[in-house]
Amino acid sequence: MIKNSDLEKENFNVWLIEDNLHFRRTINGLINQTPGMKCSNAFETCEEAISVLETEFPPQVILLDIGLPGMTGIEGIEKFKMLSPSTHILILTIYDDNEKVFDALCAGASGYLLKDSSPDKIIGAIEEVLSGGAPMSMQIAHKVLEIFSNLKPKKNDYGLTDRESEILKLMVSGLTKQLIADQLFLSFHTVNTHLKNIYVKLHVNTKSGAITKAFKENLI
Amino acid sequence: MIKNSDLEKENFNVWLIEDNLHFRRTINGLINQTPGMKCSNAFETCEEAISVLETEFPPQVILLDIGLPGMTGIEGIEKFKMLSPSTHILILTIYDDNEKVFDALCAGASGYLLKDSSPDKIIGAIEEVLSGGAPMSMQIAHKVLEIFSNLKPKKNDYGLTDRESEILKLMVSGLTKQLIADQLFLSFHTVNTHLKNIYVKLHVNTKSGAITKAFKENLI
DNA sequence: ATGACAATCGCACGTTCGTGGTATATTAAA
DNA sequence: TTTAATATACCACGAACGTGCGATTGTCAT
Repeated sequence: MIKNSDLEKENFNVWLIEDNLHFRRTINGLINQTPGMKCSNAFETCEEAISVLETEFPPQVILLDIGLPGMTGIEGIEKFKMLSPSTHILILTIYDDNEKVFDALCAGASGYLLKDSSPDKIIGAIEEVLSGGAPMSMQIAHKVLEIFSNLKPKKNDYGLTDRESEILKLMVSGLTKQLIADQLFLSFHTVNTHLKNIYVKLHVNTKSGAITKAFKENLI
Repeated sequence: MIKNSDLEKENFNVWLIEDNLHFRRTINGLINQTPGMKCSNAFETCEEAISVLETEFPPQVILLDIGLPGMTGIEGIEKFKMLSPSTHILILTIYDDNEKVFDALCAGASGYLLKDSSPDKIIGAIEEVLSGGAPMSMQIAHKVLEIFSNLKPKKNDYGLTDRESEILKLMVSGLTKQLIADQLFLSFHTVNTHLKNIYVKLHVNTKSGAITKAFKENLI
């Protein structure tokens, strides 16, 4: 292996995965024009990149599109992260919908840029990611916070009493009516009554339904 | 009300809540030196700001510290967002632990800066937030993505088959064994057998247990 | 071709659950 | 003081569940 020769030292290596030929060439050129950076590989699909990853050293950064033929970028992130956890993956795509953003970041992307970003921004983002940051386009950062604020849903209030909430928790934790009764030093019948009331308030009619609702609406 | 007089037009109004006198004066001066911005109020506590909010127009932006006497900044965010949903809240604090960041962003903050940010960064962040962005210090953005990638826990693999996962989903959605059978055009007995196998694989022995596990471990 | 696995189907028995009632004591609000 | 809400307790019956035993079929890799 004479891969990392003198010529390459201090050069950060970037791979590019992008199915659009024109865009691929543009970015490729952009990176190679930047001192200290090198785009050693540019692929059309994740599959190609993965096969090369078996024989070559992984790059510091992968610039990754999402809308790709075959394996999507999202799926790709997971593969790359498994094969080379230290490689930073920077999404560069046109998609700005919540789901794609959410999935990409959950999968382990280190940044998310939209394709309308200026060349400066793109190079700046690569540098930022290399120094431990998490570059995002303005709209994406905004979406991320939006996702966050929806994450903690305003506890839907079904008017459960304290006792009922307490029993719901124990129910979620997997206890039977009898065991809940034992735990709270109550009669089985009392727990039974509480459960009936909980079901009415949550509009369900099974333990399972109550548990599902408890999780979906953060009642736990 | 002659509040928004000619003098103020095109001036964005910023409030500052910060208990450290020195820092408060510094930031106050910084904002007022910036053309197009005005820091009309600087408070030591959220409580003071809230009381003033009852008589004055809310600002476009509130620069908010977290470590405050009395009501914490996190609690403050919720109050402010209730009283004036359109006001952007920009956290400016020394705290960079996951919990504070998570809570602040969940509560509806529009950005999160650390106090070691340069004056330029702070002013730039205010501008960014006003134009719909979500400014974050580099470390914070990184933490945010970190939180994201922990959000979707690596699907613990209990070796459920496709059929079993499918049935688990229906179970979570609240169906009884018989209804699951109907849905999938299977015999009741088949579903029963699948459930038995699911229970073994998930190490549970009730529907409720399976559902709880499905939620907690993201098997859905 | 043998074995491992997945998916399908069957029965029986005991346990737990869901639901229809009823009832009492305490507390807080009207 | 009456009313409403909460927490407590009891019973009975049918429905649903959990589990122990089977079984047949197809697929796929060794």
